[in-house]
Amino acid sequence: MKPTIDDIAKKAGVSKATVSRVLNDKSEGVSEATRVRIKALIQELAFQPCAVARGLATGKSRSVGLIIPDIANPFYPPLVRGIESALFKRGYGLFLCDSDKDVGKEKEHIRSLLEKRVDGVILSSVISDCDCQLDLLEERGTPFVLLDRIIETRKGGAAVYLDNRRGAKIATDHLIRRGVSRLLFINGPEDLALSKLRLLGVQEAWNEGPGERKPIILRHGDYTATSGESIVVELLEETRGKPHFNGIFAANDMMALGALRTLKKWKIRVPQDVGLVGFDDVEAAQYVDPPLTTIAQPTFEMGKKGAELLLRLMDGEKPRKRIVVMEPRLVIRGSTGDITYSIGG
Amino acid sequence: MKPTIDDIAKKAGVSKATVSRVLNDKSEGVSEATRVRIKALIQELAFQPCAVARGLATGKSRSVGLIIPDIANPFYPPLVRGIESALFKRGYGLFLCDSDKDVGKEKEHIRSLLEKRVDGVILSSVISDCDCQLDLLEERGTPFVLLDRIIETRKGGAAVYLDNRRGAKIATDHLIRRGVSRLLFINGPEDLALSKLRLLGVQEAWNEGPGERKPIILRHGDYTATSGESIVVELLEETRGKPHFNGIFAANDMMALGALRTLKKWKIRVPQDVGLVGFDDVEAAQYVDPPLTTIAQPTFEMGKKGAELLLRLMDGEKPRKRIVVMEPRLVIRGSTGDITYSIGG
DNA sequence: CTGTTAGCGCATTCAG
DNA sequence: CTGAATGCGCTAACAG
Repeated sequence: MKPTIDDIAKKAGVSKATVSRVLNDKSEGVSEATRVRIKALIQELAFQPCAVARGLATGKSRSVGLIIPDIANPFYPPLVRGIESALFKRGYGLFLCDSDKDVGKEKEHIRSLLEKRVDGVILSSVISDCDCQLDLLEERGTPFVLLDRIIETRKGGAAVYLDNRRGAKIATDHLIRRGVSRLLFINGPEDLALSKLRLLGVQEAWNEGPGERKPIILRHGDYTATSGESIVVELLEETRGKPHFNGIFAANDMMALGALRTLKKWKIRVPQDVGLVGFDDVEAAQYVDPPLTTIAQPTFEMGKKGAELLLRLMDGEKPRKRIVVMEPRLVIRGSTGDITYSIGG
Repeated sequence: MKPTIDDIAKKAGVSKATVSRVLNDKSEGVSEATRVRIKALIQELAFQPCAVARGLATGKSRSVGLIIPDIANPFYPPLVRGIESALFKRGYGLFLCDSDKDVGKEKEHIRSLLEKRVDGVILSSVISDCDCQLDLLEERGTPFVLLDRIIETRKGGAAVYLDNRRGAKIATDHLIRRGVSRLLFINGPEDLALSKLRLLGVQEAWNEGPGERKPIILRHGDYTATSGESIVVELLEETRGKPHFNGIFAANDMMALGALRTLKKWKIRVPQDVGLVGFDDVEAAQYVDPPLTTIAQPTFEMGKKGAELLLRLMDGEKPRKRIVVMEPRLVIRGSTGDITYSIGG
């Protein structure tokens, strides 16, 4: 077996308390001479303090849990990266939990993380009103940060999310500027708080912008390319292939890509016949034809900020800004082309 | 604070040894009556055994570490998902470590995981001869599985990887069948064992196939789209925009997408002028224009198999099959079209 | 500056 | 079938 703190203490001819002191870099309480001697011994024997024993003694595990709905969704990897890098810098480990978009699994994961005595949790919940999950965390007194989720009912909750309403508004404004007068808005699941905010943004732009426009055609997808496809197919079939819209805004890129694929299949030109805007700016967006105009989220930054906020909370700080709102950015590409549609056409 | 095993024991009027027994489902040693009583109490008080204390007592942390070069690389998410799901089923936690393609960080991560006393490690190393990292693990006696990496020098190492040679051969065979006579092979970094195997596969196909072919043009990229771009740009500039190749095989999809983008920019038609095959089958591959023909890897399965192999090792088994080789699959899409090129053209 | 003494919360002997 | 005792490896008072 590997050496323990006792081995070091014996070899150095001191008590383990002293070794513990140099291990934890306690500035006072150890003479320079013994400190050096002990450090050398630690080096020599390649001694690694057991984090488990440490955790039991201190009540801190120096690890945090992250729960996300689906790591295979291209939105999350940069987020995870941001989190991991911030945590790693501070010496924290990251437990990754994939809830598979299943509230039940999500709860199980929280339970399991609590058992593991993580010092904090970052949660990107599947549903918006994740109250019962949060209750578990609060009972334990485990700090947590909500990521990419609006915190509605909680009083003092911490969260990092994008200004989704503004993102939706920017996207819609852009389409309006391009002359889109009949908009298909493919929103996310209806019950998500996020979806409601985006709808507000779309409506705001649509009602306030200059010019004349038909009522918005609103549909709900589930963030998969397939759902984007089937929504557009259904609409096109209803009108025998002649689209009753000349602009589409999809709540994420995957649905936009699905829509794009369908449009091409039906020989509807993008952007000439229909302008298309997505949301997220996933990697694929720049490689499709035409490249997809989209609303970029600073995902890496969001992850980083979320982790930093959590670190603060775990340090016992009471940061005044417990809600961090990130700004969306419009990335204009070919799918809204240089074309301006005839207004009211 | 949360209840401990002592609280349960006292309330139940038994010793904590008994509680421990029902906690661990020891079949013998507890009467059905007390067992039921204790279980009820556990439920009632929402008692969760502390995994940290458990770990210290048993020497097992019920967690494993995963080290990958870059979670933002679309190749990894499905892999991680496969790993996580297999581990979760067995009640293991997963520490995610992103080495950022940096050998130094990779070693740090291993050290840190060892401190955390993980029961096992899954490593997708940045470099091929990761001997010193593995030494650390072997010293500790921590089981590990190499993922997507060939294990060359180790005697009894465990690993899961794709038959890369075969994948490269299949891709090249396909291009040959399409009539490609002058091949540009954009390989990965030259020093990777993986790259060597792929080169072997390409050469095998190229030399053994029917018909006549020019020597392979070999270049090395770093798996980024940008590197794919610049390699093709350089080649095209050399020959004033007239490509001296009519087929490209890239060692991953990102480089293939970079190549595709460049070809389009130079008005070279895919697949009519140049056929293009990638590797990995990332999500974007099916959405680009033309959709990318590519070699699919069963990444989710690889992750799953890797985790299962590790679980076996951690259980103390000595599985005879410590090397799992997965089969590549050719996915034919538009980038190698229905076109057959004129041979020797 | 340093050693001694207690736990942290649980599993695991060994007696009873 | 059950309880008391011991230790996992380390930190944290408290003495000296």
